[in-house]
Amino acid sequence: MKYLYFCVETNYTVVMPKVKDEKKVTDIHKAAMKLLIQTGFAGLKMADVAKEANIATGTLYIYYKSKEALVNDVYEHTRKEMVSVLLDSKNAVSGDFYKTFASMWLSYFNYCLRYPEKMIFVEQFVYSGLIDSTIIDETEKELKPLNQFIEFGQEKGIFKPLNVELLKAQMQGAVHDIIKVIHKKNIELSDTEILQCLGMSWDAMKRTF
Amino acid sequence: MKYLYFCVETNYTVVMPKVKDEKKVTDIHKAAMKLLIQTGFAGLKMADVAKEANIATGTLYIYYKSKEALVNDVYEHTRKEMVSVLLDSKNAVSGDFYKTFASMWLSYFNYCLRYPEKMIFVEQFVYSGLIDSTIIDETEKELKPLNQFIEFGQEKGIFKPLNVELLKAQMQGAVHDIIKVIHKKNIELSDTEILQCLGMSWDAMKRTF
Amino acid sequence: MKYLYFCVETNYTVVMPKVKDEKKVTDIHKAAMKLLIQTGFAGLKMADVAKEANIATGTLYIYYKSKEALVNDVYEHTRKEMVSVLLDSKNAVSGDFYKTFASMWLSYFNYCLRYPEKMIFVEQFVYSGLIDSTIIDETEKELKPLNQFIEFGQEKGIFKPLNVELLKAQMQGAVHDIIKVIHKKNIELSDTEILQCLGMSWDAMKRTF
Amino acid sequence: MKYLYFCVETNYTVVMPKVKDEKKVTDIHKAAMKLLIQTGFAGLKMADVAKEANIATGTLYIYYKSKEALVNDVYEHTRKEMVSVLLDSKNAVSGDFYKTFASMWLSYFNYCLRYPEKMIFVEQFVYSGLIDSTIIDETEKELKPLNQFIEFGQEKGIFKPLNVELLKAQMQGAVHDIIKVIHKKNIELSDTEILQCLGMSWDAMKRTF
DNA sequence: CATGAATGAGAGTTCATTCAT
DNA sequence: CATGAATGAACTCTCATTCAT
Repeated sequence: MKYLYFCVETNYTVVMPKVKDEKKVTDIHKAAMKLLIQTGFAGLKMADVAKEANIATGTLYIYYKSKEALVNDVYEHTRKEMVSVLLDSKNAVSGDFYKTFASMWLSYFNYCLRYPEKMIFVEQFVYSGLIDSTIIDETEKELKPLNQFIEFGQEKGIFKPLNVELLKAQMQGAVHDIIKVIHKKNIELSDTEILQCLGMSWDAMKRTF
Repeated sequence: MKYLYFCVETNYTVVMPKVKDEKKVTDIHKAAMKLLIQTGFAGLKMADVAKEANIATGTLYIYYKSKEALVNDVYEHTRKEMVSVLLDSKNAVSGDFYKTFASMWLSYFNYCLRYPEKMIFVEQFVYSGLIDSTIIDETEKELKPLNQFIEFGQEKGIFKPLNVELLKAQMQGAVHDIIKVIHKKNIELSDTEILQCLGMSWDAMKRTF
Repeated sequence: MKYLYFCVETNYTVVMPKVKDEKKVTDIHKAAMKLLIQTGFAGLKMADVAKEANIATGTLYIYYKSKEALVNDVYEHTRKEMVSVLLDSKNAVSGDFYKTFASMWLSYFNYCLRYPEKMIFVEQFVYSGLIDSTIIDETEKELKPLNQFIEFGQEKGIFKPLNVELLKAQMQGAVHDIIKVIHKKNIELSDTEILQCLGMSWDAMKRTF
Repeated sequence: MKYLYFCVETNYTVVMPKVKDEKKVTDIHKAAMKLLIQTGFAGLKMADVAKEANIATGTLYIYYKSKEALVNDVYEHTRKEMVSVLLDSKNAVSGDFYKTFASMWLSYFNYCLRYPEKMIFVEQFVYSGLIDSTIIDETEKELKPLNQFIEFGQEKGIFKPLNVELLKAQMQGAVHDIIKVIHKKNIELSDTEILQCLGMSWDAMKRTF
């Protein structure tokens, strides 16, 4: 292993043409995200992204063919992360529907609590007019397991028999706005309060008629 | 002398100098809103706003000293409208807490359903970094009656005993995302379905423990 | 007299078409001059001139067909004033060449001391590229008596036998820069010092070879 | 390893990134000066400067952050040149006060004769309202040797015992206006005439009382 | 691959001038 | 004549993108 690593290192540095630097991509992502939050789409300048990522402006265009492509990629990357958090297999508690729901909800809630910028960014971007339509379709596809889970709940008579999209929106919208208000007003949530928020989502979705 | 004065006065009144046109403000608002929805903040061009409002670019700057001022004013105006819809006195059904809640919720929901652009615009703008901080404080103040209503519900043991901000966020966030999904996927809601959405909000907030 | 004044007043206000208001011209001149000094040509805005003169922008264009025409007129007016100060018949002391020179020099110096803005304005305007060429010729013509005076001094062997334009420039240039330095550094000149400045000009022009 | 490092280093040095071009600064200066003379401050357009300097408008803003900064720098540069001409050590003729004065005066006069545009530009700019106040102070400081020279002449009883600023103004003002009249009227000066002008300045300053 | 100076189309804004009132 | 809102050409400045090094 050590030997191989060394070989690669030598190759990389001296002899072979340098391949696209994966670390740079990460740096650019971080930089772009940070500035996107601070300034919004309107204010994002490629020169600033480059400076924040400690590279030259020209270098940005080696990795992304345009500003739009860059922002789309940051979006795509962040969105994927959020989906994977939501659908993490660790959340699945076999045989216990409520526990699975709760685990999923808490995963998502805690992720948003920790990275509110990412959540806000993703939410805003959807309506920014900059998004690539193919990405929307993909999101749809990837979120199918969530739909199936909710439909399962409906079949079992646990969830309200409504259009699944409405149920999803109810859940996600509530989470998003709660995170936003927490973020905006610097509210500190105790574990109990988080569970109460979970309670609200559960009650909202639970069949009562 | 008096007579002469009167004549002059009359003349003066008839030949009145051109006055700033109130209709123009409305036209500009409409134009700006329309384009804001289509293009987002990044793409809003003053020249386009002017063209859409059928005035010259220079005229815009008679009414607003900058692009930022214009967008802020459109925001301010729209936000005020939304608050007034929510707190419309017609919604108050004396002696019936649920009916009052339902009426308020439906007013707001229907307004958002009818003008989803306005809702999306207001939501986005809060996190655009272009907003004037004084406006935020004012919103806070104007929404106090809503807080008092929710607190009243909590005192009566109807609503969950949580931080009021969390309850508000739960309700508004759900509404917003439901509207967004309806808008995005061109879903048609029947009256029954709207009432079911109201049901979700009510259940979410209703005390269950 | 009183009667006439009254008639005019009545006419003016009510019946007859208003003639161009002479006072307005003065107000505009004053306003334009004041701003010209403060901001230079680059910064002079017609709207500001109007505001300073307490009239509407449109009114300016009743009195002057363009910005250039206005500035030219202000220049023309001021220049005429300066020439008349220099060639005031009161300065002529018959039979005494030095006294006449001294009187002329002091008139001009004191005028510039009192209205440094006017002096600076006139000086700058000559090289602003905005000046009407006909005005230059006229200045030339009006200053002929000064030329004749200097030529007379040369014929009498009092002044140096140089190109008259050089002698004039020597005298005026010195006065202008002395005034400017006084103005810029807030220097207070005693009567003695003023006479010493006069002495410098006299010595410069006096034949010494 | 060392060898490889050396190779890389060499590569790096050969493929140097583009560096800010010193020649461009000169080109911009020349262009700006030329247009400044032709059009005055009012008419100077950045687009024209760029065209005249054979660069893109945007490039101007790499070198200067604003139009004002550009004009200030041109002024600063020209002013420095004028001061260095005046105080050129070659002018100092040890032990001969008159020769030193004459040499200095002629240097300055000939410089102004050759570059009347620069002289006019500097003179105008001082009263343009665009000048940076720090630059004025610096001029003051740099001209101290001239003050000391004049004061020396006063102590020796050669120059009139007047405020130094007045003497300086007398000398410079006369030079400036003589140059201006020569320029304006296309007068050709013989060497003799130049010396006669020098004579006027000397006589003006020489003690006679 | 990396750099960052150079580019120039295009954005926001100004302001001399006009014209309906 | 007087007004000042309206106009739009023209200006300054920005910034995504390119390209010589």
